[in-house]
Amino acid sequence: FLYALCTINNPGELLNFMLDMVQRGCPPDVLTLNTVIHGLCKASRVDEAKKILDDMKIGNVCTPDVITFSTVIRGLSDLGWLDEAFDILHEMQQRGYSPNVLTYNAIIHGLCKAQKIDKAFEVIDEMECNGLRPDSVTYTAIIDGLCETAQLQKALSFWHGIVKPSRNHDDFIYTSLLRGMCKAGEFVEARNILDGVLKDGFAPGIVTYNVLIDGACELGLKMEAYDILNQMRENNLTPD
RNA sequence: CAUAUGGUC
Repeated sequence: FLYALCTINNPGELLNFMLDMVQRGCPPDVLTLNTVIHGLCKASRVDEAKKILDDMKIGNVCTPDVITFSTVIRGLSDLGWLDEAFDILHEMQQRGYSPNVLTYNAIIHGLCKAQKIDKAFEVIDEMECNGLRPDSVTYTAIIDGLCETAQLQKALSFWHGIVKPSRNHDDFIYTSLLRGMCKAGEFVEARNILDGVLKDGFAPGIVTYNVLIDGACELGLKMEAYDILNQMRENNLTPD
């Protein structure tokens, strides 16, 4: 049943199905509602998602949990409605819910996409005050935001200063960084970073190589592109 | 391994 809800990425059907349940005297549980809310958010129908959340808060149905709030925050962030996202964040805190890393990451991601990097750093401070450590998802959002706002130097120092020492880096982070460097025309430097990552024993995935090949092509570095392709094969990756 | 967050296309 839940699988069905996930697969139907059709908000209308989703809502109908849920109403159907209610009418048959099957009150949806929090998991069900979270799934529905997620579906609504994905379809950018955050208003309706918020309505369900309101119902839950009033106590008409079951009680929302951290995931419920996080999901709505994500939906709002993705639409760039950051003020509203913060409203929900504060509200959940007032109600005694503790946002977790995923909650914060959702809002940080939204801030970075909106190029409000300073604000994003403030949120990181807040989460650290609450005893939460930023994880690799947090870092990816930040690096991505810095690159998109042409603050490559900051991205690099963030990488060297914070991310690498935290030993919390993965494919996503350095791929984001490498993409920013390619876009800035720093292909050679990007390769240096990649080599460093390889030396540290990390195995970049296909997307990492795709980004570099794309970067090389954009910069007219045909030989470099082939070179990367060969390196990919050496690492037992099949180009997609 | 029942629901929420990040990278290329």
